[in-house]
Amino acid sequence: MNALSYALLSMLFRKSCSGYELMKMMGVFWQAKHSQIYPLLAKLEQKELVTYEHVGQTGKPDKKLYSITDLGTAALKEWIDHSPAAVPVQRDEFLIKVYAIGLSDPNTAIQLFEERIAMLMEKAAYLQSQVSEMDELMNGMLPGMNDKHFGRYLLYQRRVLTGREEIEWCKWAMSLIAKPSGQARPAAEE
Amino acid sequence: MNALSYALLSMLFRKSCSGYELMKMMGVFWQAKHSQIYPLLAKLEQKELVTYEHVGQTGKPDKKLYSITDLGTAALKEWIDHSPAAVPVQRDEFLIKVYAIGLSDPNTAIQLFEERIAMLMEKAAYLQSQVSEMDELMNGMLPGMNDKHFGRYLLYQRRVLTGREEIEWCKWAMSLIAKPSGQARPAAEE
DNA sequence: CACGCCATGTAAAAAGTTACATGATTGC
DNA sequence: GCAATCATGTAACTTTTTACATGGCGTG
Repeated sequence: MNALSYALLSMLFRKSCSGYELMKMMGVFWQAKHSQIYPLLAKLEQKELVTYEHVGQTGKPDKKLYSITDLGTAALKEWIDHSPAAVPVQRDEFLIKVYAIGLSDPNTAIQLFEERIAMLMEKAAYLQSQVSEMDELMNGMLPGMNDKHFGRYLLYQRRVLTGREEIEWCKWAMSLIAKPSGQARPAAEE
Repeated sequence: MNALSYALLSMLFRKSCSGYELMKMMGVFWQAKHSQIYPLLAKLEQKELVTYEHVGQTGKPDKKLYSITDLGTAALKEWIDHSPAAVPVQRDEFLIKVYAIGLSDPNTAIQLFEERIAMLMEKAAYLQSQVSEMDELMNGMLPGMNDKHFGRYLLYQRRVLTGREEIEWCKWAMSLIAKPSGQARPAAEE
């Protein structure tokens, strides 16, 4: 049972989904490919942590609607409460480029950061639409822990925050690239 | 040539290092194991992107000091300036747990966040020591793009920022867990 | 008519982790 | 004496990515 297995169980705990839908939703965590998700779902089904039923659709291909079982829910809870947290991995090629940005000329460097900002803004727009959707469902109330949407709400809020913060950092970096070096550093805040 | 190859070149661009040293430094990006780094360095050497010389040491085992070649530097610059950015991957088991936090009782949930904060604070202390070291080297000046430490400075500042922000988010999440649900949401800022 | 979305799957290759291996030195 | 740090490597295994495969429906 690896992290991806628990990610699938975690999403199925909120609602029953097809493999395709789970693949799309995985974006909240990291982007797994369908070629990894479909075989894993089959394995989880063998272990009776999930079940599925065929759902016929008109105008679309049929799908398998997966649901978490009681056994699956118990396994998920056990993992959440009692397994030690693995070290998070952030594989980001952009940061490698930043580390050796001295190799580029200022114009190319600025362009790199501008493309990053564009990417972040696109993501932010999607996230905002998701958060707005949740807001509507809850009409003006902050969700509490008993709320079905609580975990998802926390996660999306976090993504919005980190996105905003990275845009600010990009702008700061760009200001340093544009300005001549050796400026006096302002006194540290706080 | 994968991302890890460029990460190694990027670090060697700043200064010549042993494989062991590169493994330690990889923490700025993500934590790669030595079993992956040593064979990769051998491959990069075959491609003549890096060279090494044996350095004898007293009281410590001998080491191979790797340096980037002109060919390596050219390859790195080409990649930075012209290769499209791959989608960043953030594999974080903690976030999976947060998504399904509704399964836990409030006390266990609070504990999960408290452990996360402890981990982040430990990281922050290390980062702060690194930033302080850089600050001393530059005594009171902000680095400019021509500076050898520039990229590294940008990255460490970013890590400090994201760490702080995540601690704030954890505290916010914990406050929602502790409070009864269904509170009126304050008006959005900005 | 080509492309993208929905929907599922398998096979091969690449990347990453864990375990096996060695060995001196320093601190508790 | 035992564990940690420095230092390098290989082998087995797991995880992830890329490519191969199929097929209807809607949009420009």
